[in-house]
Amino acid sequence: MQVSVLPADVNLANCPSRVLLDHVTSRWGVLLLAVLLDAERMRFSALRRAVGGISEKMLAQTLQTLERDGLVLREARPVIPPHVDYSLTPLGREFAAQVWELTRLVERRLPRVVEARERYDTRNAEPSP
Amino acid sequence: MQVSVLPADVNLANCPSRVLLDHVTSRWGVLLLAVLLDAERMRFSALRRAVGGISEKMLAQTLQTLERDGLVLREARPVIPPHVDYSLTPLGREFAAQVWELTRLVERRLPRVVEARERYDTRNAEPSP
DNA sequence: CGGGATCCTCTATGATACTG
DNA sequence: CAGTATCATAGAGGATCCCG
Repeated sequence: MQVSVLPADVNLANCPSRVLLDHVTSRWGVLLLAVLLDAERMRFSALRRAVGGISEKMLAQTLQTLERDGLVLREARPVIPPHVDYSLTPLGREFAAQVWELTRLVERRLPRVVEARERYDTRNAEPSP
Repeated sequence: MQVSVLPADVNLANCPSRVLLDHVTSRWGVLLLAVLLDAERMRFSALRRAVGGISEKMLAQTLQTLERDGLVLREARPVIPPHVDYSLTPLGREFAAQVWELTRLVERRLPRVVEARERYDTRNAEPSP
């Protein structure tokens, strides 16, 4: 997550907006936002089960990134064993909703994309030897 | 227990929807869709200049991925030197528009995110030794 | 239970050179 | 001009162990 200040890197790919976009569209960011949008609040291990396949490291790391960006609220209750709740901030809900719209479009159009891929693969198939 | 709103195959990070989502939100995919949404049609080298900082390899690779998904139309005119035009398909325009909406939200809320980061970093600053 | 610290693997991306 | 092929590398992500 490096923010370059080099003049040579003045391109669209490394601007601050792009970094934030990467956070909310990252492999696990998308899924965490979706789960939290639906669930209001959830504990660490519940999130892990809900997302499925995410490692503890990536869950902690992604949650920290989203918390730092102000999209996720972390509430730790000082009890033993620890109890930590995660939820979306109002700002986070805005992003989650927008990402969710994109996700829905993806699902809605997936059949057409699959067809397109089949046509592409057929057209570009290796000529029979 | 499954989260109700989420279709079953969205819970996995490697489901087909997720692959398509990765394509349209990839580092260069977002930028190419944005540029093509604005330009209608563009040549390979024009795209390279418009995006800025992308290597030939990644440009070719990303364009091929989007073409295979049916989002980008590639038209090669058999002349010398080669002349190839890229444009969005109607399907591609749907995705580009949706991704663009997300990009606009990111830019609109970036100041708040930056503030949130500063608050986070201040709060979590190392205590003076 | 909710992480941190380490180590390690693999993938995305870049640099460079070549070609029809 | 519009790519392809090859090699190299940073960093994302996973596995494992540990701790309050």
